[in-house]
Amino acid sequence: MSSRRDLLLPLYHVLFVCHPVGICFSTAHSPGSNVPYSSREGAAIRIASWNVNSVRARLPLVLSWLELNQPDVLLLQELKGTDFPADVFESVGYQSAAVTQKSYNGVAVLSLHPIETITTTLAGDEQDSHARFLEAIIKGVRVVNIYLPNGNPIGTDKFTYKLAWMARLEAQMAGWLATSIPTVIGGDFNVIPEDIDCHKPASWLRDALFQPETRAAYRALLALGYTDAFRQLHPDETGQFTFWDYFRQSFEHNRGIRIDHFLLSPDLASRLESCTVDRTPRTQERPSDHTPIVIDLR
DNA sequence: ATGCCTATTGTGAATAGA
Repeated sequence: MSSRRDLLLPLYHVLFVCHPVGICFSTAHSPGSNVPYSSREGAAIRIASWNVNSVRARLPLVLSWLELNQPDVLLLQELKGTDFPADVFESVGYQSAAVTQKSYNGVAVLSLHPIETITTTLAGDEQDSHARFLEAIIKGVRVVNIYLPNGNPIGTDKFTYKLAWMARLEAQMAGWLATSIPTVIGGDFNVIPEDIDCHKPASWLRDALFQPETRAAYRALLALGYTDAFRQLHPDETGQFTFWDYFRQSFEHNRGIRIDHFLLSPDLASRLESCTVDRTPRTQERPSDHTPIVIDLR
């Protein structure tokens, strides 16, 4: 059987130019070219999230991962540049929306299905120009992609910004629960929720991702009524990380942290079938320091 | 291990990441 990857290789260098500080939309010409697995018919939907640490540097890995896993929706974080290769994703059946900025941040949503509505800013701070938020409606589900601020080092305005961003997110998430639209928030939360979500808690004690305020703010999101998809299905499992430092052979020793999450509104939590971390891309050449997390909803 | 790598910008070395 012929490989679609062979067709794609010549396209790797092609980049779609977006507005410098803007938003980029595209519609796939042939949305049926990637046919979802027959086991995922009807209302079933597979959503994945992956901090790629530069979409340009990771394009080959993302394309091969898409071909193998065929998610209905893929959320990308840390695009790291104004150019977004929408045409390349279009050529493999994914329409997209991206919010980008120079050098840093950047989030995008790829979808096999129509992306119905879009919001690109998190309410609560008109001065905030970071490209960290993207809200879409896909197949009747509100799909929110976030790249939550890192916040290091603690004791600086970066940490203040992180906590303020989390408070704004909490307000937004409370509002979504008051609507009739099932909602999933996925992405790089930059939060280590509990001790079991890192290899060695002691080594993260002074880190913004593990501060008591950070963890309390994350628990406040759950207290609204949202469910951490991974923990719902794997309440006591250790060693399931989504990020490993590039240095000190962190991945080889599985010294990582679980910071990429999916939070589900109650109506989606009851539809959750699986939530897995796919470590394969982290084993490949020139990987991101994060690896994808995938949920299947009935 | 307070940056051991990686990436962007831009063509040096600084900044950011987590």
